[in-house]
Amino acid sequence: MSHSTKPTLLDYAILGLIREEPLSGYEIRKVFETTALGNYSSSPGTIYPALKRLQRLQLVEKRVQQETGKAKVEITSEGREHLRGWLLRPLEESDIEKRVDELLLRFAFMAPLISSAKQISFLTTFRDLLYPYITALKDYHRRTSEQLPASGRLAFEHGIMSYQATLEWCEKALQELTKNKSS
Amino acid sequence: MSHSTKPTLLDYAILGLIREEPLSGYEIRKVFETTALGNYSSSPGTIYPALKRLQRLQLVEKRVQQETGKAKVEITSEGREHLRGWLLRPLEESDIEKRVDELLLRFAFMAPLISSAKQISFLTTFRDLLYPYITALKDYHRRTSEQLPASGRLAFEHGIMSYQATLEWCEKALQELTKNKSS
DNA sequence: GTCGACATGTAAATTGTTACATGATTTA
DNA sequence: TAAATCATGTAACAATTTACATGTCGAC
Repeated sequence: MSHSTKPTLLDYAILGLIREEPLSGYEIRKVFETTALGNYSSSPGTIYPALKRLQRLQLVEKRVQQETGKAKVEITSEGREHLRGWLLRPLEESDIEKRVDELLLRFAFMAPLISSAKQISFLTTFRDLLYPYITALKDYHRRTSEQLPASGRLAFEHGIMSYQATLEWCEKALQELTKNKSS
Repeated sequence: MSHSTKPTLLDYAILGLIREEPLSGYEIRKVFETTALGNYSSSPGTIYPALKRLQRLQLVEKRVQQETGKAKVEITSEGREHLRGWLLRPLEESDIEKRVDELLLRFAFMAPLISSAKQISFLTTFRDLLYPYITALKDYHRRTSEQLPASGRLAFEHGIMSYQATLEWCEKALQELTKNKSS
């Protein structure tokens, strides 16, 4: 196969963004430049090839809007399905180690598409995977910190604290979601 | 220029690692596979080209150790200088937004090379840059959270909490360093 | 009428991933 | 002696960054 078949994280960010409403390439760039999605690149050399990729995968299509007469990128029904599948993909241990960013991006896009029960189960699994992972990190720290120079040890402790912050965020988000569910 | 002149983050991770003692390519891979530096790739297709790059930049060289008779990668004096320059590079605002990982890697390698006074000033600047950045994030949150779906808002709050954890880590690390300095 | 924002792209270079290839050495 | 580990690489491909190219449109 000469072409990739799997969207990148950036592709999903675009997909989740235009799910709400069709946007032009330029508008997508501006969103990535100015909003909370700003950790993704907004440069033309990133966005336009990504849009091509998504078109090739038939997850989006370019269509002239009847109201405005301007060409915008729309999500296809296949794109919607794919996005939904990505949002609902079961969590794995390896996601915790390497892809927390992806989990957060997935969660960010869940609200209008996924039931609040499923959002809660996502967070519950997230938390349940984080807990033993943090324990293992602390274990590793206990075993190896004596061999490390002070700054190395401290830097490692930053890693632990980051994961702990994510865990606390999970708990907090769970509280909010369960509260709103019962109200 | 056909070849890059600037080392990548991975290059610096290798440089900081072999500063202590020369290692073979394979040993470097194992360290990246099994230790706290494990967030960097350990695959041969990453490490060996990186070593080539570092050799081309004359920051490392391959030398047969007289004791063992085995070839290991050593840091050159130019490499030491370059590493030191990287560690001491002044912090910028853009580092906070996009390159916290790099700052942490830099700090991790400081202990044996950089005076504790300079480590403290690194952390102080880090903290002083984090503080207004977090304030700006909270401001942005206050202004825009009403327009976001619940999960989007929560995901953004994770970002804030992450930075806050980094800030708390700064304070904690500063306390430890200043305590040890006076003892 | 010119400056800045709107708008869409391409090209080159770089980096990293995955998979493959190859051979030596150690261990069960 | 067979399997695992040590050890070093290359090739194909994918993705991103930076820089360039080009043209429209509205405001001042």
